[in-house]
Amino acid sequence: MKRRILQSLGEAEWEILQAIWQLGEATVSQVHEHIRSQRDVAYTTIMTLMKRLSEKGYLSYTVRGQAYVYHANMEPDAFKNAMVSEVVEKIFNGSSLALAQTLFKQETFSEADRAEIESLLVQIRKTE
Amino acid sequence: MKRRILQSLGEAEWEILQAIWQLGEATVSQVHEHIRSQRDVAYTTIMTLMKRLSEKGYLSYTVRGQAYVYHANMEPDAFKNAMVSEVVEKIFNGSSLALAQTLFKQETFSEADRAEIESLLVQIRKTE
DNA sequence: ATCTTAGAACTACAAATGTAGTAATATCAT
DNA sequence: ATGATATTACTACATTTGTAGTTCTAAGAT
Repeated sequence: MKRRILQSLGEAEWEILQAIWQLGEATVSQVHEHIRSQRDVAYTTIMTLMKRLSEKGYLSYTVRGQAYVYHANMEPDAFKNAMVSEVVEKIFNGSSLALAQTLFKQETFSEADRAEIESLLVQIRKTE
Repeated sequence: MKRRILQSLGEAEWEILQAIWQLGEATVSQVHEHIRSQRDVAYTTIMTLMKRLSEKGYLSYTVRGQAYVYHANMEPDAFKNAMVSEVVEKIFNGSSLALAQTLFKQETFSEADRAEIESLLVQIRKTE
């Protein structure tokens, strides 16, 4: 059973990855502070999770003084692309059209959003 | 830590749910056969997973003769909607436009797909 | 030089998930 | 009725994830 991104990161791990993207780079302390503004969690919990994330290859760190400064190995966009691809594969049987249909039928879009999407479609047509 | 659909189902559990949607309704045997055409897995493994899925409320069963006939409690579409909503929330910070943008920049669409999406956009405009 | 302290390392444990063996039970054939 | 067969029930165990306590170590303070 090959695991992929969608399931290789738990909720709490994902929370940390997002925090680091927001902070640019961060120590355990900083991530702890950041997340504690949302919910209560122990310092060592964050430390364990960050260690695991670096073992899994999602984070790297450089030593600064006594502390480790962590940074993400993947840009948010690359990550989101991978996520979307996986959702298309896993949930929509490889059909990106099916995802688009579900998205448009369900989610609400403002007039501005709609215009934005149309212009994207036009661009796509041009590049093809 | 509240778990949602995206993570409340493991890969193997999801595999079974899909099998049951495809088969309409199915016994453990049938699901086992179906999945074994893809990969090797023990009968009892499938049974355990199906039992767990019914405990979690994703499946129900009716007794037919000696065997249980399982059926899904949720339609595929409802499930996909929930998934997409979660991806929008969790990955794209609630912005369905952001997901649409990622989708269009990354995935390839045929001319027919593009036309399909445009007609959807037109429909959306009308209903708003 | 010693004390304090910040931070990492190590250890622990419960729940969820993937996997599957063994025991119990019920049905069917003879 | 009895044995074979099908199917569920029960049990087990490794891995992953979320959570956090305890120990070790090194840097800074006095």
